[in-house]
Amino acid sequence: MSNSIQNSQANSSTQNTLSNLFQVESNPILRSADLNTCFSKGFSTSFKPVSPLNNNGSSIIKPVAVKRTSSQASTPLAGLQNLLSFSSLLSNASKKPDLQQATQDYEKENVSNSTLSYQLMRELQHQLQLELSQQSQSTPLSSSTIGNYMNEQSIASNSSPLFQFLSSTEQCNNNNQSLLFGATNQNSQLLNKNSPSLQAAQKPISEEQEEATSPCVVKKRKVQKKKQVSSQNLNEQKTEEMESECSNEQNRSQISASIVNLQQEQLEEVKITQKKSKVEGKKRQKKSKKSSQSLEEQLSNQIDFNKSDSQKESLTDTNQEDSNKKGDSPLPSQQDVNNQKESQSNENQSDEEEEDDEEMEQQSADGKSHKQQSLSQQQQKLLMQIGENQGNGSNKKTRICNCKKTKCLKLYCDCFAAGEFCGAECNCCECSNTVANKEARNKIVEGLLEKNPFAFNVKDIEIEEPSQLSLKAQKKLASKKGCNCRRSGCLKKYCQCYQDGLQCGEHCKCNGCENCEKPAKKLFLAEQNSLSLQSQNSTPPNNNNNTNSFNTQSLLINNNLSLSKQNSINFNENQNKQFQASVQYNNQLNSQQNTSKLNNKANNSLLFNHMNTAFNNNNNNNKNTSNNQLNLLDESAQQLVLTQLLSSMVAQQTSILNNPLIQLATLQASLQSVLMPQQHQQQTQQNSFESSIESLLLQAAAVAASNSFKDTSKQNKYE
DNA sequence: GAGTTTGAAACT
DNA sequence: CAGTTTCAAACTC
Repeated sequence: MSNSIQNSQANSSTQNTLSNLFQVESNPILRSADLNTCFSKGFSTSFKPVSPLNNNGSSIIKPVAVKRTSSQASTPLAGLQNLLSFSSLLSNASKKPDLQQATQDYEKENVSNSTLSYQLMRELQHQLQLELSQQSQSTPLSSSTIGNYMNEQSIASNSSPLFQFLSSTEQCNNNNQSLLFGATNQNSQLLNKNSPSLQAAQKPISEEQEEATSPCVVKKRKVQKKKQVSSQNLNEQKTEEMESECSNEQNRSQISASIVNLQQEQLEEVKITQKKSKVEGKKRQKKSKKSSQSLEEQLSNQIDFNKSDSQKESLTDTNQEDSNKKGDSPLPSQQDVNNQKESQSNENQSDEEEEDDEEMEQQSADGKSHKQQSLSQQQQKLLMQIGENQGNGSNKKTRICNCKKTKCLKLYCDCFAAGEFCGAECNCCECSNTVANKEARNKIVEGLLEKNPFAFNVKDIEIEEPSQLSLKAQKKLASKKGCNCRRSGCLKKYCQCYQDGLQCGEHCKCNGCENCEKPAKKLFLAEQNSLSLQSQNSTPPNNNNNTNSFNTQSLLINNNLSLSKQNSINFNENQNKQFQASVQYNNQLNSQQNTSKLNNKANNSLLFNHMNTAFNNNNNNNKNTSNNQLNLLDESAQQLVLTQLLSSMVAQQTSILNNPLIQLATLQASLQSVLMPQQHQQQTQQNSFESSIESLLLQAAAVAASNSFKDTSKQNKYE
């Protein structure tokens, strides 16, 4: 489809100006669910041009929901063609296009209601990729490579970093930053809220959700708050006994650490175990039956105990059990109870040992590898230990679920996921997570454990004070099961890492993560400061500086630029000059634009102006005023600007950090556009070697920069 | 308290 | 296995 679009008539005239002409008012990506709902309700999602907003000839397109009629264009391709025709309309207008008129004309053509689907949006993004890749004459990465990556990203993250970046770029020009500037998380939420298409899509859904008013839920919800309050009181009492539980945390961290190690070993063993999975499967079943039986006994005992006693009593017992089962010296007042339970746990241990012995015999008889034997033993022991923890957790019963549909037999249910039975405190409907339903429940548990042996594990180990854990333990816990947060910045309890009081780790795949010590924004500010200081003090750059990621980037680029431009100035000597030049230029632009209110972000806007100017120059082959503005910068100042460019990108879109291809492609395009707009045209065979060297150096610099930044940013999470 | 948002779990 | 849907908790108003 991208090919057909590429070859389309409209595209040929507008390809280079698409990004300049259009912005998307809000995060352009609609969830497919919303789209489906939209369509099912007889609406189409379209992108409607919204009339004019700036002097630069760019317009905003806005996602809207329109009533679908049979005569309207319904295919994505038709939608894009309509969009492109509008774009063409604008580009063919006079130097100062009357956007309002253009929009009206466009709407008269009845194309504003054309559908522009989610897929189409991706095509639009693809166009932007092509723009970029075509601007860079010596593209190190094939556009298809970038395109594939982009598509992958756009699907996964529901937004193309490049698209957002371009939008932000244009937005900076408009001095209208409130709309799109950094509209990744909070802003996009607000904008999405205001998106009519989303409203249209969401309303019908909410109307259909009437079950919340079912008497079962309503009654139980009323009771819920009271019980939550009481549990809070209980928690306060717990805090008095926290000291006695410190040992529990240590124990838990040990367990979780060993689980992590075990899991790593397991991953290595996957290939081997595939051959013997059948034999092992049978044994696991036997084992799991045994373990689940013993688990059941513990749990049911505890729950029965709970039900017979008041909450406060069960609470104190909980603590006693906790400290007891983990083999720590209990408080003197608890000794009696502990002794009894110690004997229980000892019995359990002896049972385990028996099981282990049996297992050993069976395995040796089957000729299994020794490592595998010990592994499954370990796993069983760990599962038992976890089971005990969960059992204790059930005693605490801090979890209160409100499940309506799952009968508390899926991992959606907090209680079930924690290996606990639901209690009287829960507000669930048709709960099957009960002692009475042991058998059915255990089958489900077994099934889940077979799919994922750690389905009930670390996630459900309560870390009372994770910050007290060693850094190593925190890392392991966080990396055990990384989060995939996209919108919450990992700063809300939606995020499992945050909920556990842990920093996000290397296993997390979150976007725009703020749950780490040096999130991108902070890092950027720090780097920006250090860069300014460097420039002002004319401090020679230190090539060996690996502690500061951004410095590393900048210096790499600067050094390579110096190398590539053989006649260029010594960067170190002229640093101060460069800085002053860039400041001068910034001031000029500031006065031209009367944008005093943007002082704080002036640097960024100006950098993006450079980017945009460069694009415009390349696209239009127009050596006009903007080109002259660019020439106000001497070469050295340009270098400084470019070094800052990368950091601006980092600050603008943290997602770009995770997207080195995008970073590289964009950077490369901008570098070439700004540095060599005329050189490229005059380039002969004689200097083609030079330029290829230059290009290679630039690539190397960008790759090294992005890699080093990536690595260091990961490291910084734990520093 | 109702409605919305979110991300994991479950499903296809 | 990737994409989509379902779900219940977390959150907002």
